[in-house]
Amino acid sequence: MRLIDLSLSASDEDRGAFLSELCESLEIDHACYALQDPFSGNVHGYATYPEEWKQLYGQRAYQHVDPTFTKAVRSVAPVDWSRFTSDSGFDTVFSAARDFGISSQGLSVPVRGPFGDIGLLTVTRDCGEREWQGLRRKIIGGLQSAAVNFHDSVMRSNTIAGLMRVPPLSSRECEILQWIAAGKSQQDVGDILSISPRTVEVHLRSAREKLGALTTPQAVGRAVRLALISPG
Amino acid sequence: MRLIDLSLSASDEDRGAFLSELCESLEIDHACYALQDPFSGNVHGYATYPEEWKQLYGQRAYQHVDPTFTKAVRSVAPVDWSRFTSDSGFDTVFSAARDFGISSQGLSVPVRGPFGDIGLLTVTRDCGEREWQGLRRKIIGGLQSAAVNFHDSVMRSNTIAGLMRVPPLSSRECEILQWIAAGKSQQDVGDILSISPRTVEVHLRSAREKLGALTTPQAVGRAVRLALISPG
DNA sequence: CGATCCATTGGGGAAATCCCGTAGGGATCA
DNA sequence: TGATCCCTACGGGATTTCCCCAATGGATCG
Repeated sequence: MRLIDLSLSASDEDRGAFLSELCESLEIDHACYALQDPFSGNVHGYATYPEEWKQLYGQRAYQHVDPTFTKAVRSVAPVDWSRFTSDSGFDTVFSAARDFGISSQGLSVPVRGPFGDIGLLTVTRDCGEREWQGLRRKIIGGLQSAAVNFHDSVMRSNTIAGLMRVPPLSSRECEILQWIAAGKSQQDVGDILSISPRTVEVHLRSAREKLGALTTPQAVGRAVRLALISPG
Repeated sequence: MRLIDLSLSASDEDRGAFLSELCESLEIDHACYALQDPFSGNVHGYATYPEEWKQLYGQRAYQHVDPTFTKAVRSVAPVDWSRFTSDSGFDTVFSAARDFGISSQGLSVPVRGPFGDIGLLTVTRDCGEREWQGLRRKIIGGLQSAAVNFHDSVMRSNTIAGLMRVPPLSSRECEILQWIAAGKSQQDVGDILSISPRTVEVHLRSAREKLGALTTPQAVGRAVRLALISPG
């Protein structure tokens, strides 16, 4: 069981190669990493799957029904796909996946970052159930480490940083947004900070603009998601 | 941000025992788990540290300066404490910790859940630097797994569930709150869902009440944090 | 030393939200 | 079969937010 240090190299090609090496060293068929960024909600990913399967997956928008994605992003611990055998979406996706030689036996490892970013490292292996149990136990620690390092590497990279850039709110804007998120009115915030409610409104407006929000509720939602503030 | 010793509650004795077993099986001196809940900001924890050290830590509110806590909760990957050698807070805390036989050589493993909950599993070991490097490499996978499972267990437990309970919004309330968080006005939402804007307002009101929010922005913030909705 | 950004305050008016009610139909459950 | 909750809808009025405008002092930066 070998682990490659990603902190040394961090380009996109290296990441694809890393997944391939992960498959070899951990004796698995396929590995896939998906990142759901909290700002756009888009999903970016790398996978060792056949190109045709990747395209089909995207065309049919399977990420909306695939429980190895939708359920796993809600989990804390790694999720074995055996949990999804009674899931209709699972059947839909993996009856199609079987045509591409992709097993319905796998594991999804979620990783969360401080900005609401969620990474998902999934691996599959076609083998007997008993063998799978043993393999899973053997590699789960390494998979956890690999998932965390991979996600960390992706989040530090420039390509993703551009997509998930956190708007630089001024300290005052942050402060006021924080109070608004705590359920205070603009008038209240003015009293709390000993400034005019007009000033509060101005800061709130510029915060909305910087966050690309049309309304204050939307701005609060985005700021919470981006970990700029925490709701009271 | 208060410190709460969870091991005092009788129902959680097995968790303290788990940490002790972790120490033995992974050949480490001490293990500590801390949970920062996103609502109160309070810190709940278990530790194998001497009782006197736990008390002193709480009395002096070290959780505000201790970089093994403050820095690690911002990290994705596990953090080796060697990174903190030039940190003033680190010196403050660990010059005091040394009196209790606690090494300044350790590792902090952060874990995040879908509700903004952050768990931190930290371990220490007093030994030579080379030996530490080897040990760390050997146990880091197991530590990751242990941290995730421990955090998952804590979050599922009743003691914490009471503190972080998720209010059951109706599907309609969720739907409307989702649109509001996407920057739509009540009028817009009424048009989108083909219902009266008055009805939208009613749902929004009951959503606020269920979330214990005084204003709509606060309700959106909380709903986002609770992963009931995702901001547009 | 200008340029730029930030924090601050203000007015006027349009728009939206919020709070106080009421009320019927449908689903679920003890 | 009542009880309870959800979804739907409406009104009036008070409150709040939002958007247009303009202005001053301070800090920072090239």
